[in-house]
Order: sequence, then C-alpha cells, then structure tokens
Amino acid sequence: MGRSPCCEKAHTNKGAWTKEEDDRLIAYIRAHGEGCWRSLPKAAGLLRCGKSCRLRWINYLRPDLKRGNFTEEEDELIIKLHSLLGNKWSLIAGRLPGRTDNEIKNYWNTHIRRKLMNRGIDPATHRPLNEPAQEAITSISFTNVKEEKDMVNASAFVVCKEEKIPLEERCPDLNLELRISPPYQHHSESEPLKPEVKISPCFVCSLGLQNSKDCSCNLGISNGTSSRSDSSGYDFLGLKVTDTSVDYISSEME
DNA sequence: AACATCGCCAACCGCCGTGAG
DNA sequence: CCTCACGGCGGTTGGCGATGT
Repeated sequence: MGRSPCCEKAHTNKGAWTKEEDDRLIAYIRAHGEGCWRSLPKAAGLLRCGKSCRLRWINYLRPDLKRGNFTEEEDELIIKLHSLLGNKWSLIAGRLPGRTDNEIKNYWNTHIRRKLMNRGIDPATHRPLNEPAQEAITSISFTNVKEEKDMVNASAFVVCKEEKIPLEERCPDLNLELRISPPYQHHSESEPLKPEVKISPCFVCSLGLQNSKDCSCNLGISNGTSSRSDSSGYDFLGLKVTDTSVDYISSEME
C-alpha cells in the first residue's frame, strides 16, 4: 500500500495559479508565517494541495527571490558546484542567494547543459565529450558520523573524502584541485598544529571567486596567506566548519 | 495565415528522511 | 521499536509563447 494522498485531489485546483490565489497565499503567510502546509490551504481559503502552496511560495512568491537573468558569475558558480555536488539542486541553490533549486535546475537543463556541450564538455561528468569513458575521476562521499568519541561538541558532522587521481587525467577546464572537505591539516601527537599556521581560503575563494561578496575570508588565493577571522572555524558550503567537524546545528539555527 | 516544432519554466509526482506519538 | 504524517527533494510533465516552414 502506498502512502495516502497529501490532500483531497477531487477538491483541489491544479495547474497555473491565478492572481487571486497568489494574493490569498501571500496574505495568509504574511499574517501567519510559513509552516503547516497541510492545513494552510483550508485556512487561507485556497482549493490547493498544501504541497502546491509550498512550492508556489518557495519558487515564485517569496519576497527575497532575485528573479531575472543569471549573471556570468552565477553561471560559473553553478557549473563548479555541479561538478562537485552533482544534481543536488537544493545544495547548489543554497550557495546562490535569491535563487531556488527549481530555478537552477531549469536553468541548468535549458542553458548550462548546452553551454557545456558547446565547450566540448559532458555536462553529466564535466569531462571532455570525446574522451573515452573511464572510471569517475573523483568520488566525494558524505558520511554522517554519530557518536564519535572525539566529537564532544557536535552531534553530527560530515566526513568528506576525495580520492586522488593523477593530474594529467583531470579535465583541463575545471579546477579539480577544488576540495569540499575541510582542508587537510597535519596533527602530530607530539606537535599539535598551531592556530596561526592554519592556512585555508574560504569556499568561495576555492571556487576562484576571490572578489565575490560572498567571500568570508577576505583573501585572494593568489595572496597565499590567510587570516581567518574566527580561529574556531570557517565557512564551508554554508556550514560552520571547525578543525574536525561541520557544525550543522549552528547553520540550522540561522 | 496556418500549422509544426522548439524551448522555457511553472507545476506536479512520487520517493525519502525525519520526528512525533 | 514501529507507524504515520509531514516537509523537502529531484525528476518529469504540460502549457504556452517564440520561431521556423
């Protein structure tokens, strides 16, 4: 048996939203805030499925949406993020303020795929189109680890692993030196790493966008030195990263 | 002008993860 | 534990305007 439907389909509208429906939804959310999408349609006087209301709000009506054409910088950021994350549109959208996962997904499928094809790059693998199929060059795994002995302050954290491959096998068009794991730091039993030698650019700089307003380290890669504003951690994919962990909790609280 | 095809994108569908009971 | 409701996500569809024939 499948799950029961999320709403009474027989009594719900489908298809394009009308101006009146939009107005009702906006007015209701302004008055009561987001949440409890299941009961929202009835409370707001809408003949819509709760999911449909949520989607309409998130993808179209939310006041903080950017709308309009993607910039060249956004294009390149999407491409690089996609090469790292794959079709994780919500994660990619998280790095593009004012853009939704649906918008980025559509934009990818209609514009960026073609753009990469024109460059001779396979949009699925980010490798040259004429290159024979090979093993994936880089595999990145995210592993939720819980109850790790040493992780006193984190209830959950992410371990990212990047498998190394010879440089000459990498796609020349992409900077695969990018890493989404917390930068490797040597920890010697006898000689713990001193805070002042922890050198690492923020994620935006790692993507080659040193001049971006999203840069959190105020550092260009070329400059080669780092002055972390907060020695207890730094920004990684929108998450607070400490020496050994990604702080999910603080990001969720924001 | 009429019809066919293409491209875009809003919206839907179904699955999955999570948390409450 | 187990079940179930809910929110969230990614893949897909369908309507509609633009463009080509």
